[in-house]
Amino acid sequence: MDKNYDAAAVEERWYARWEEAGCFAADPNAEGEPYAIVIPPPNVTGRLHIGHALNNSIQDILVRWKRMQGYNAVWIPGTDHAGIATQSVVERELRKEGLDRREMGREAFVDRVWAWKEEYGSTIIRQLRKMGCSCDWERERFTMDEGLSDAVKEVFIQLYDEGLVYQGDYIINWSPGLLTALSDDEVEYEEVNGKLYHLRYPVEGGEEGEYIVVATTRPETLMGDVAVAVNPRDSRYSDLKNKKIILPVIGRELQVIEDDYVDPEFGTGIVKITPAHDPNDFDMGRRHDLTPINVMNPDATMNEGAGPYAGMDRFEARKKLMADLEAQGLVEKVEDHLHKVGHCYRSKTVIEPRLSRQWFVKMKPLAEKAMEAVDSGELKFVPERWNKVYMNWLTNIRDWCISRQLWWGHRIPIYYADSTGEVWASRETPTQSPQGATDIRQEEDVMDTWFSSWLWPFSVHGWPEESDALNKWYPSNDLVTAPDIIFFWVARMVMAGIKFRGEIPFDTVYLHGVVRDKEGNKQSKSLGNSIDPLKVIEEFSADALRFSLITLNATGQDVRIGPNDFEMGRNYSTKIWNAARFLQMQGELAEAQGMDADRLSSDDRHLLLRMHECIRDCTENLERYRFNEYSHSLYSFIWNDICDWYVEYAKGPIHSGDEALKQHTLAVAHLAFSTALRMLHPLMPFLTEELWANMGYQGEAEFLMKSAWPQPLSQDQRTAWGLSQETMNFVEAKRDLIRAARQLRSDYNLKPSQMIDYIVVPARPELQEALDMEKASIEGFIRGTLCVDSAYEPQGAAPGLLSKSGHVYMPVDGLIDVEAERERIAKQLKETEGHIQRGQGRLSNEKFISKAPPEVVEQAQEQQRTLVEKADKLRLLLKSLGA
RNA sequence: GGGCGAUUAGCUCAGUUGGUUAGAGCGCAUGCUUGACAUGCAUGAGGUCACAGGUUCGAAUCCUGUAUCGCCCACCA
Repeated sequence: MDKNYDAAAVEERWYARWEEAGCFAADPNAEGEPYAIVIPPPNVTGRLHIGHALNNSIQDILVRWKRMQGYNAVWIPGTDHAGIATQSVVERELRKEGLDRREMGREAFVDRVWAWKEEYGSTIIRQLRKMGCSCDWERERFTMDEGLSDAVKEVFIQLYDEGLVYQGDYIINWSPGLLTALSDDEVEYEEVNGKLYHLRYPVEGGEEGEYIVVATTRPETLMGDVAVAVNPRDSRYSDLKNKKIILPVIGRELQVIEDDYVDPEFGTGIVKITPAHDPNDFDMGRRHDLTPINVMNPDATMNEGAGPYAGMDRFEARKKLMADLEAQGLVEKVEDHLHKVGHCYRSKTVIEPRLSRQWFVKMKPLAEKAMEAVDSGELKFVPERWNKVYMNWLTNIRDWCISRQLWWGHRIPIYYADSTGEVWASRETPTQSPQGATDIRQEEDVMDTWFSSWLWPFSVHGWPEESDALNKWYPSNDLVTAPDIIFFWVARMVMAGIKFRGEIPFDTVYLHGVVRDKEGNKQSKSLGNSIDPLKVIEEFSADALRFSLITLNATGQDVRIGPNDFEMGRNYSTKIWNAARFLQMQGELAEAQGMDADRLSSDDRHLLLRMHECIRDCTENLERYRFNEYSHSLYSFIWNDICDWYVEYAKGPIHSGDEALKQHTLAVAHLAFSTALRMLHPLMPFLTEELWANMGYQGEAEFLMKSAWPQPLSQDQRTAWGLSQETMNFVEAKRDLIRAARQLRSDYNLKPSQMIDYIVVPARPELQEALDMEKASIEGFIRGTLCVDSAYEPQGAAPGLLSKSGHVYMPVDGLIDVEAERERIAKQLKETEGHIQRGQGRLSNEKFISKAPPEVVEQAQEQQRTLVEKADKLRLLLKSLGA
């Protein structure tokens, strides 16, 4: 094995081998319980960012782990056609060439987008491979594939036939930047410092110069006013309804309506009603039978309805109008006003509520069953708190505006025959209408991108066709995503799954946090603070990227990460690589005789028991979606138990000259190490697979990724090997002795070459023999000899430390600073006395004795005895130092 | 206006159902080119667990309130 680990070469090589050997490909007819994950399909325009890296690391851990556990596991990859995003990208490209999609025509433009998709659309998919993602690429899907398009069509038509899809004139969120309608969820509200304009509307039929004052944040909609409204209980305006209000500029007569919606406390208590440009006004308009007047064009310039302002941009019109009103003395005042303004999530332009004809899905009937799924516990969120968010959204769900005025997307399968006035839905492109008309045209609008994504868990398997894959892997098991798409995607998938397959699409939704920078800002391209996962892979490795992301990210919490955090993963890889080199340098695995149960030393037993615990912890933590804890338990098992202690211990037996002992020890080491590699594989697939091959573990399984996930040791096995808590305690005590000896050396600045004759006075008589027997292994750690002597009384300069094994003395005349030593021990004594006092308080408390569980009391008593003993020894020691 | 999350070592964060002397990584200090590893080893310093009450034999952990930061939802013109 090379001295250095060449991650880049190893990662590329193994990914190719896995793919060639078909390791990722799943067969629905193969053995094993099904386990499936569908990827949250990234936008086809997307490039891998750090959030994807986290999201996909988690999915890959789950699917690799389940595969090793013997499940028939599949991870279905794919991309989303991302209507708005993709169309924008291609339009931008066209602009650079001086082209415009309107001039090209729809068909040519869509062809162009397809061409773009073929060329650039797989960027993110390539990047997922770099990360080591074990997706079944043969099953890769795209939301505009033929099959998925059929699913979309099928669903639309079914819903249309059931009356759950309808067309209507409503106020929708209009993006003037994209010239399309958006769903409510695609609007981002931002707090902005705006103005509240108080405008005077003349009153006719009253006194000369009489006016009312209305408050508005959007004066440019004034030309669309058709009424003013007051609260019926507002006594100030009870006689207003008999008067006529004159709309400034236009001179239109406005009626006065009364509506409970109006808040008398806000502004002047009078609201201008503009049904075509405000959702609340639209509702009121319907209640009072008012005809809306639209004063804007789709691009948010004013139309002819806006009179003198026609043709102006909405904000320019606002300025001009205010100046004109000011000149006419119609402005009461203008106040600063902090309020939320909706922005388009893609183009960032200010959303214009706009009255238009759109297609909607009735959501209430779908939502009810989706709520039941959580109520019954069938569907679980991790962390659980997201239940509430999900339920809250479904409870207040509104109809879903699914039509988009775009060209890139699933065109709505609705046809019109103008001569007969027919409107119908059709799976096939019709040549004539049901009544025989031939002047037919298809609806121009396409569907919201999410209208294909909500079918993803079953459309990927070819639905509406039945298939083995669909039957095997629907429903899937875990969905891994970020909380920001609970509404867009998760909830809608649940609804679609229940509606069209009769089963929820997954049983657990794991929601991970957002990746932020060290200052806590969300990482984003626009902030320029984003870490490029590919650069991390280049500089550190894919394994390091995965390790650091997972280890630093607590379940469901946001994670702050800086560029240096990936060193942790790199260092870990190096450490493991070197541990492997050490083992390999001791000879080929074939030479190892296998472990001999009769030869197990206390260190062997300790390691095996720690291995057992680690298997148990890793499995449990993965089951509970505690990926960071899974990583931490392995990290300390490998670094502390295997490297720091066992490998150091093993050097004794290895160099003892006893070949059988050496082989036995190596066998124990290999067992622990190979088990660790298995458990680490889902997190760091490349390094572990490389070592699996280098170490010659392939006899068990050609690919580590296809080997079995380890099982905790059975009780029988543990008994047979003598793995008990007593062994653990003894080894801990022994190591504490070693730590004490090392600390003494360190405190007195001894050179490594300085050999010392340590003396230990055993804490308990039975330790005398046990420690004596382990002298050799202890001496391997402490650079000196050890004498176990319960009769020893320190004389002269013999600093000592108390360990769990007993008092460790390091007699060194003339080498130490007695005063400093005295101080140190006095400090220790004081601490100990403090603990004793606290323990005393507890133990002398009647209620503690009577109410606390017996084992806790016993534990406290035991601890107290130890502390008292420790204090006594410290006093003795102090005395020996001449205090 | 509602809801949620966070507040623990200099920094980034763990801490399962309350139970020994609250942990990790990074950083810091000291000493080590020891035959796997300086991307390392050893040792150490560093915390009244945001604040105030409460429940309990016992609270970082449970309850109430307060403060600060962040996120989500909601039609206040």
